[in-house]
Amino acid sequence: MKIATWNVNSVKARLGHLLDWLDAAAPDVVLLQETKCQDQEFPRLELETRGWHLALRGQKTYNGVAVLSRLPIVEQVRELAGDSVANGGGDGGEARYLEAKLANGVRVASIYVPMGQSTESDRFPVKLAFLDSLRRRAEQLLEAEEVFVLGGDYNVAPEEVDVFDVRAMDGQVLFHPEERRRLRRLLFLGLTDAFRALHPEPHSYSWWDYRGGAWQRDLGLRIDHLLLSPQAADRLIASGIDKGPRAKEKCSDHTPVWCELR
DNA sequence: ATGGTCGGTTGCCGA
Repeated sequence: MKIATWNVNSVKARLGHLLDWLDAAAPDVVLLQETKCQDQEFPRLELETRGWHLALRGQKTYNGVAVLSRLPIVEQVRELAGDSVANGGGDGGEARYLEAKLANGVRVASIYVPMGQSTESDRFPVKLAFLDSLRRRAEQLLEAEEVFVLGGDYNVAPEEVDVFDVRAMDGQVLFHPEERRRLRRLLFLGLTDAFRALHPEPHSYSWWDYRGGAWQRDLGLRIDHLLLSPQAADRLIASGIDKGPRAKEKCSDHTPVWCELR
């Protein structure tokens, strides 16, 4: 079972690239972030006619997460419990969290962690709180001893090897010690970073800024992650970052990260 | 040298 995460930066602007990549990579589950459209605007028909089951948690203009699955989706959790930003009551909060349980019992979540703007911004503590809420949800899920995958755009590069320039990124948002600490606390519950577990090599990125020729100069960060429960990690047989979509015209600034579970 | 480049029912804001 191949599970991927991809921040597409607008599903409508990226529909062609998405459909091409689904054909080429043949994943079983895709976790999308920054779909940037309300559920009624989502290109449902194009995907459903190709055999995808959908779970959607969109909003107008900003954020938006989705799960595409080859298997039917039997259960959804549309909010991150206890989080001030992702849980606005009903669908009033920011669309940043969506869990789906698949017909084979595998649970996945598509997660879009607040970027945080800058470490001095009011949005930075919101980011830290979201990561804390995520940890509490992971603690709950771990009790059930299920196969689950918490995938998405975490907007945090975990280690020095995950950034293009440690000195340039020192203390900056996406690599600040406080957010890295929050991500580490999540991992130390017993989750496995699917890419890093199988790829010790440094400087493998999942995001490159549109600006300043960052892609051409390979000035990237690894901020998109698939975190596996112990029961999922036991089944991990492959993982990777597919840089192909980032090289195209009119591309997202993120590229897909995937893993394969036996 | 706080620049630069995307997308959104846009004319700035968030990334």
